[in-house]
Amino acid sequence: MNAQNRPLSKQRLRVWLKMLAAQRTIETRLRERLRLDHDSTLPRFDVLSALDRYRDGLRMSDLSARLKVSNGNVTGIVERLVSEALVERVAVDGDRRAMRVRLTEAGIARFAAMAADHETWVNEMMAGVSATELDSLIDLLDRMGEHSE
Amino acid sequence: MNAQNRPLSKQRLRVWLKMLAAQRTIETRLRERLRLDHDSTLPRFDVLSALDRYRDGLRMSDLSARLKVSNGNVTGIVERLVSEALVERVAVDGDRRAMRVRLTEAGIARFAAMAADHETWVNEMMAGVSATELDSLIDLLDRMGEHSE
DNA sequence: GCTAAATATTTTAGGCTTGAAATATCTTCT
DNA sequence: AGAAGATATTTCAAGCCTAAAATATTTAGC
Repeated sequence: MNAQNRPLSKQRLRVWLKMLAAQRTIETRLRERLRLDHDSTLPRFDVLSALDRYRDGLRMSDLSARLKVSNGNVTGIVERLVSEALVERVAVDGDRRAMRVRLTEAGIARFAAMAADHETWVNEMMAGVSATELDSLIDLLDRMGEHSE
Repeated sequence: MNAQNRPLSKQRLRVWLKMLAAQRTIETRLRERLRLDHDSTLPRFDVLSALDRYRDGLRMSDLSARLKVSNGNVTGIVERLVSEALVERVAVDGDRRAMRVRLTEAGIARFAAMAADHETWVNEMMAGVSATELDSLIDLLDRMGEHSE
């Protein structure tokens, strides 16, 4: 690491820490509202959200890949969602190892209500960011973490 | 929410989801390297990092405020760091409720090694982001989550 | 000085998360 | 067909995390 490079390196570190802080602030708020207004949690919302996009259902492994969390983790969250009757497990024919998980009717309705509020909350917290900034952010975020091999 | 506003709202949501994804990718990588190379974890690193900036130590409540995590959470992490002899608890005189936590000599050395690697890793993963972009990002992140009251 | 409210911290119960080991099933190769 | 390896999922142990209750101490108001 040369002298030229050092300030840039510190700057990147600073951005990373600020991202972390901003994220934590927003997540804390979302978690709280989800708990109070919908008696639910962020991880459950994330699973419901993925399943809402794929109404035919997803396999456990697809879910964990899509959410970037471990397999065992998804098992636990889905278990709770099943006990709340928001999702159901369906056998995959031709492969008795696999399980497809999909929203129930109740799950679809429940998610719709949560998603509407969620969008409002996120929107409020990002009110200070302009459309132009959003565009460049999208671009930038795609490049970030690229070299995490 | 009017028609004018709707695409912007969706765009904000999209940015939020992308931030989440980028963050998760980077954190996964940092967590893994910290575990393999330093036999430690991200939360412990965060606590050590805060204490490194305040060599006289911080109170438990200062720590949890600074890291934006709950009090009980900090109690547990500090407990493990104490058992690893990286930090120590000191009585605060004039207030027998409070505890000051600070790095030990071992903790200072250990953190220095971790921090150097950590900076390198973050730098690698953000290699694709220019200095100009970093500047505007800092500015933007300060505004984000502002309205989370 | 006493009491009530506030503050600092820990404890507790429950949920989230990971990495690794265990199970069950499928595929491939001989 | 049978064995070996790959794949899908669950289980497990340990740590992280939160909100709420409990404990201990300090401060403020009478």
